Amino acid sequence: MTSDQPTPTLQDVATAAGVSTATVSRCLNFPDQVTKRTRAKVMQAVNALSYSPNFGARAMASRRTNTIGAIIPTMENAVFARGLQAFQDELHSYGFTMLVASTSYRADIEEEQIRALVGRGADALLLIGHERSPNTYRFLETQNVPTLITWAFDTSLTRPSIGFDNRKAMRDMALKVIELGHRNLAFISARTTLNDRAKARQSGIEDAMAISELRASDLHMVETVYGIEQGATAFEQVMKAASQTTAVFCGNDVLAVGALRRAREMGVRVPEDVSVIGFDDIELAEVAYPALTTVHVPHREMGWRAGKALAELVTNGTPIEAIELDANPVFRGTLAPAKG
Amino acid sequence: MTSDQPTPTLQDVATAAGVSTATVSRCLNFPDQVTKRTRAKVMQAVNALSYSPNFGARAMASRRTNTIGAIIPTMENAVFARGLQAFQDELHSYGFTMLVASTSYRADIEEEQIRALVGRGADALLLIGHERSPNTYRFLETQNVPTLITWAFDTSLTRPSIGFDNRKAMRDMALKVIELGHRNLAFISARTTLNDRAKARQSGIEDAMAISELRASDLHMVETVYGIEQGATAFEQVMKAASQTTAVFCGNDVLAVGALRRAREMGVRVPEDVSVIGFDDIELAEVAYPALTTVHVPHREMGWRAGKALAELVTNGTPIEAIELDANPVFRGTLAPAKG
DNA sequence: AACTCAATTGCAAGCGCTTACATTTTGTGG
DNA sequence: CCACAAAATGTAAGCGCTTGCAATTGAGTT
Repeated sequence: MTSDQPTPTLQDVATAAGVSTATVSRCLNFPDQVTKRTRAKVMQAVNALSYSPNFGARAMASRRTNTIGAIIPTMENAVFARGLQAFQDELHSYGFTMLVASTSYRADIEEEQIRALVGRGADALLLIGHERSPNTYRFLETQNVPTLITWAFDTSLTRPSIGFDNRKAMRDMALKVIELGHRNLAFISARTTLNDRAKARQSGIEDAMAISELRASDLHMVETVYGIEQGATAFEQVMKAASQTTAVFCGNDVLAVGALRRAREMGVRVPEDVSVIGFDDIELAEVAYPALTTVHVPHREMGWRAGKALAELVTNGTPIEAIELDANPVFRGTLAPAKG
Repeated sequence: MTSDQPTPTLQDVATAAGVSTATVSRCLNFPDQVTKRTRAKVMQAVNALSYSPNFGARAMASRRTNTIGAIIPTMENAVFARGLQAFQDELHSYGFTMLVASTSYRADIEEEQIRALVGRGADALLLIGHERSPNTYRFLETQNVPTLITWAFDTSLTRPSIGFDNRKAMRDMALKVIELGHRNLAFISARTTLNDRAKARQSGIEDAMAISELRASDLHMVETVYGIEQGATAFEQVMKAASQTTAVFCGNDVLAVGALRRAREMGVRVPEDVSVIGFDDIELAEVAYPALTTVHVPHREMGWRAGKALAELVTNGTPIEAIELDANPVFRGTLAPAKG
């Protein structure tokens, strides 16, 4: 499989074209610093050899990688996909390459991935959410890799973010739900350890309850890991442990879709008996039946703005400006006034 | 933002620990070639400096990157996500890192991404489907980067694949559909240019028609780009242009879900009036209403087997063994006997 | 034809790391 | 306590590329 002809190097091209390596390098990187004639010769050699520059060497010599890393919790569901695609497209238009890594929502893996991407020379990093170990932040500091946080927005922290206020968004949604007469609320949450978004969403519901003179402590919480099946199980738990519940909030659409499914299986009618509310507004939400009431997240805008900010930071040193975007409730079929 | 203390190098660690760079290198790569005492000293220096090795330099010096690239058409939908996650997990267990890039189903971008990943030193590549320009294959050849094809299976080609036979899978599905009395069939296909999967799926339906003594040329084809909305539009076109259609095959679940939605909007009942069939069996399929009849693809197994094969090829030189997996019809709510 | 001066090109020094090979240290048995 | 092999460490030569600086080239002038 592995033949022995070594892959061609700059040197090979130079020899083939009868010029120095410097000229080839310039021809590739700054074409107009080179005569038309030389350029032709060099390009011909490049093609003849199918030469492709060695990225590591280039990065090392030039101390620039034109690479920006993105570390997301998961690739499994489309949650981050749309935003990431927009991020990548924007970066691409600036001539940057995106490197993605996923962490399965685990802090240790995240740290490992951060190191991996930094070691690979990422000029900057895109991270999801603010909360992580001080150690990780210290590392980023000493390596002095600029980072941008997304999927959250919090100016009280030093690190810039381009995202939305999870707490406020969920509060707004919860207020609407309470307005519809719901008093017995439950919340199926994703794991909250080192996940500020999950915590913020919970706080949002509690805020709304407090405002509406309900006792925040009455919120029936179930914490579970990510997944449709887990959402289903959690829903069943909720209905068993707190059968008077009329509105089930879910930390994200995936859990909500699971809840929906189990409701159907259990003969619980949505939204007649119980309302179900998601968060994220991914494709799943629209396709589910009944279509899911959820909090719409501006995936694409978040993605491209983040891409733009990072690209400009790296190329021109333009400091990142924190941007708060809106995340608004979208009302679809799974929400109805409380019965009775 | 960018402070001026340069990031620490191997040399810095060596100095701090009072040893040579060679020792630090060995300590990091082959810990047991080094005294416990030295190791302690070095590790302490490493931590104190938050040192992280420069990947490019390492790759260049050792001619190994421990990186395997995967190039997929899109990250937007979960189509490739699950398989990719499994691929990544498997690679990770072998100590490899995965690099992903997406092409938006465009051949030119694919070629660009292949070059990018190869330039980054990917030890091997995972590609989707067999069909691509000879030029691309030539490049892979001269760079001598081993590649594995997935999401397809075809032993008639030289390049090894671990996947399933799209044509056969779709044929089996179509036979069942025809068996249920459907005679007027339509196919909403993804773009077929440089997409052997799409073509194979079409051929599969045609095979089934031929077997069942229908005229393959009667299959009403609509070709469109990827997306729920596009699926919806295509469905409408089909119903207008060939209103007697009773079964609409879709090239993938995303299109099918779009078709489903438009059917509802148009007042066409699924499956009473028209049956809808997808392909891929991604989460969307299960969540859709009615749940989608589709061809189940063994995402996870394909992913981990590919990961294993590539990892073993790179580490031990074990040649890749082509593996054909099964992709079977899954019958859910959107398929019913033809009416009348 | 001699002379500027700017545009091209070549030279060579690294970038941060690994790894043969050489050297030193350590541990062992006599 | 010494000789000697084995283990640990150090030395230094690159890996393939970029880039500051010097040398060369070739117009354009006088």
